[in-house]
Amino acid sequence: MRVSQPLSPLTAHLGYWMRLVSNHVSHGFARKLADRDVTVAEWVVLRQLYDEDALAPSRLAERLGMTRGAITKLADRLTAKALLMRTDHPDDGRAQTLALTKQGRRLVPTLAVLADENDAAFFGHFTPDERSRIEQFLKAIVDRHGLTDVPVS
Amino acid sequence: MRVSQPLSPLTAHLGYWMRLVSNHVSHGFARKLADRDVTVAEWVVLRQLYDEDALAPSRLAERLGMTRGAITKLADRLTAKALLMRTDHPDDGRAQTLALTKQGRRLVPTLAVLADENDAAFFGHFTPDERSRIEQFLKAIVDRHGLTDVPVS
DNA sequence: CCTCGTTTGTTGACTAGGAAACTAGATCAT
DNA sequence: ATGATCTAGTTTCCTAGTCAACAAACGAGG
Repeated sequence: MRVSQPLSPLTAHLGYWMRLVSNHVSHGFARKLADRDVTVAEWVVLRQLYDEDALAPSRLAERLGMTRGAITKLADRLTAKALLMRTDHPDDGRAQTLALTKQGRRLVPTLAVLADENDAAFFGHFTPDERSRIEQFLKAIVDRHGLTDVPVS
Repeated sequence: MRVSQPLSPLTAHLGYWMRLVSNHVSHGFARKLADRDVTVAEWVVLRQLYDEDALAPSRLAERLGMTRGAITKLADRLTAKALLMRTDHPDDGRAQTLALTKQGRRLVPTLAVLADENDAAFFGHFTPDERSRIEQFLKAIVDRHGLTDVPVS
């Protein structure tokens, strides 16, 4: 005879609901980006370089919480699409610097529209007050745990 | 001369903060599970079968929003670890049914403790009132978009 | 100098999943 | 009965990451 004690259900955890919603927000965005042949990780890199203008791969890796190996491959893909350029550092023979191409720079604003739309689709029905409360909750966790990387997946 | 209009920052989106927090909650949990040689997806399957007792792979796939191919491989891994058993359906030659082994069943409660701890680590500092408000927000989105799958990644 | 340790980016082996083709078995319509 | 269609699970190929080993270049101490 087996008696299994009942456990608190998966749904008892806030993490469960967060992950559920977050996954759908991300996948929704990923689907929109896919029309433009861009992944979420690629979008984050593009958006980052739009502001930064030029950045070393290793800095980018820290920023996004990814390995340098992943950045190498990401950069490969983006240069293959002619959205990004590698330049060797003039003084340091090891280092490179990544920057958007003209096309890359031109693409970012249109993708930003998709990002705005996606966020609105999921959070737009909340009042501004509710939205800022949610943001407070989330930022409280971010602060408390010292989370700094830009989420990519 | 290039004039690039400033865009709303990544951080303007609630989706950004959700993904940041959610990723860390998941990865935190994944790290705890890794000590027991279990992945998050495996945990979800184990937990699901703990309640269900037996389930067809295809039902599981629907439940978790994964492909049947992924379930095949997941089940392979779990049977290799002797946590799960496949049984052929007596009447239907195509069908199987998945169930936990004794060891699998024994493992789930200890993993459930990890899940509880992880959730507490990230959300425990909120008051019960705040927590239920967060849950309301999240469930509102879930309802509005009809999200039903158990999030795995 | 020159050597030792460090940093930079790349590579190869591996993992977990998706998409779609595939096999085998069931069901259904004649 | 039997051919067509559908369903269940598997397999193959692909993608996008990690991890760890690596080569090249730098920098600091003797």
